[in-house]
Amino acid sequence: MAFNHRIKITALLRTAPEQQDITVMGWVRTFRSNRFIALNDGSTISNLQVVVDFENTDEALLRRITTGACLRVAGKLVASTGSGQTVEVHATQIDILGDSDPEKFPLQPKKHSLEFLREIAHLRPRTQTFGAVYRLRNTLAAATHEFFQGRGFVYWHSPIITASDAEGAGEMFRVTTLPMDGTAPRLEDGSIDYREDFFGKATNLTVSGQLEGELGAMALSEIYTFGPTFRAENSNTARHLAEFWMIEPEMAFYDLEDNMNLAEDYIRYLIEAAMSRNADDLAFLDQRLQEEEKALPQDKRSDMGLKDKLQFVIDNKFERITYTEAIDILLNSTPYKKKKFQYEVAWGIDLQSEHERYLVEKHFKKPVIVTGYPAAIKAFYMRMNDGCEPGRETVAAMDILAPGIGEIVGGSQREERLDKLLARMDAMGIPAHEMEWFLDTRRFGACPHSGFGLGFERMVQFVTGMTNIRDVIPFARTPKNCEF
RNA sequence: UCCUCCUUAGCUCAGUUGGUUAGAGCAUCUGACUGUUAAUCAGAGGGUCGUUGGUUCAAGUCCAACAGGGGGAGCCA
Repeated sequence: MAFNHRIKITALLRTAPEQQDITVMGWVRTFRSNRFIALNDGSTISNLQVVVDFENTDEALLRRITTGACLRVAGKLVASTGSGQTVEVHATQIDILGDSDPEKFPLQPKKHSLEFLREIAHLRPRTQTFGAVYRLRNTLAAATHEFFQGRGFVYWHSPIITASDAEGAGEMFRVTTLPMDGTAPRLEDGSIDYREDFFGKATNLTVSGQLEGELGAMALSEIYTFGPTFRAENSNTARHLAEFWMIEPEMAFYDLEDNMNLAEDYIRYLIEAAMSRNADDLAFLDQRLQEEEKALPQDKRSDMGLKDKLQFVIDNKFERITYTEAIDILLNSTPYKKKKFQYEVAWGIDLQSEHERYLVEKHFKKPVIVTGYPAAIKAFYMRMNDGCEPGRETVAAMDILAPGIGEIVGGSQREERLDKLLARMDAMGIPAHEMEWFLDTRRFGACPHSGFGLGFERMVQFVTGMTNIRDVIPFARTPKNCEF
């Protein structure tokens, strides 16, 4: 007989109690008064209250009902006489599927710090906070596919291993089967002979699927990638991971404005999905944030709760400004005039975190799309804007900046004109001869096209309100940390 | 990688100008109680004060290096 004939707790809690016989399975959160088990199976943030007739239950069994233990409970679904829940299960049979030694199980029915839970990332999904975060992460992933599939985009698998080191998005992890003990084959000049390596050349983990994505768009019109990305940057911040997930749509026949419209619609779709499907998870995270903020001084608290913030993003168009306008706003800002900015503000600089935060969190107080960055600070594949005054060349780039997160989307219209692209690669020292396959898209049937990359974990951060990116991915990979 | 702060019981933290046996709450264990909601009440156990070295009659406390973590920055999504 099959083992899994249970009802999930999320379904059970929406069932009218009629003394019906049910079976549930899950993990014990607390066991109160020798009578009340709070049972959770991860299907919802809510626990099921299981009531034990302890006077007629073997004492040895009762002792094994401890925080963390896994149970199968058969019983009757009844209306609860207590005040914390509407239904409960009166147990007729309890089986311990897995014991949990209370002396050793690190999770207790109390508040734990996120830092501590990070060290036990293998167990933190069993907490309310991380259960909610991971269910929301799932909703955003599913909604991503729905959104693009609904618009006829093709899910495109760009490679994880790449021989291209011209992507220019950061330090890369080397992929090799050559020995690391100094016995690897070498060329006459002493350098490693990668012709002997697995792929016959030096290879790395991808830092972006974009260039291969463009190849797909040049045939299938609209594609998106959704996969892991790897960057070997020594970044130790609350918004960087060495392994993260990125969604990269790439569209033929889109100019920059089409691109922005798509990105904005996509983000709004994700937020609506989260709010309609995970309302109770968001309510819990909202309340959790409010309690956390009570400990902060008044001026550090946010003016909006989590759900209000998300609703606000749905209801209001993103602000769209050019880079030049952004610089003007910064030059006229109070912190600039009071010399509060650590970094210089002038046309041509890259916007620093403090500048982005001022624009998004102080000036506009909503997501902002900045377009038309100076060509000198942006990637080679971005389309040069026509008619720029000399020395002020800009590209058709767009970054979406979100409150509390920073850059959540980076995109552009791509340079489809071969001569301009080659000139740009030459100026930036990108070896064109290694990228003939990419340049072929400009040689054979080029067209205006655009795309962007959205950092999935940053999106999860924005929706959940989690302030550290290490808390929105099950197992974070960061410099000096590859546990689990 | 840089700046800054932190590291004391399983967890969260207190520990005075360096001074005798390092404390609390929660958790755990024992007992009581039993319609609880992080149950309650009484009692008990639990510490190489991150590591190494130094200063000192004396170091949890001062100094240095290292390790780990937080916050901020750079790089970026």
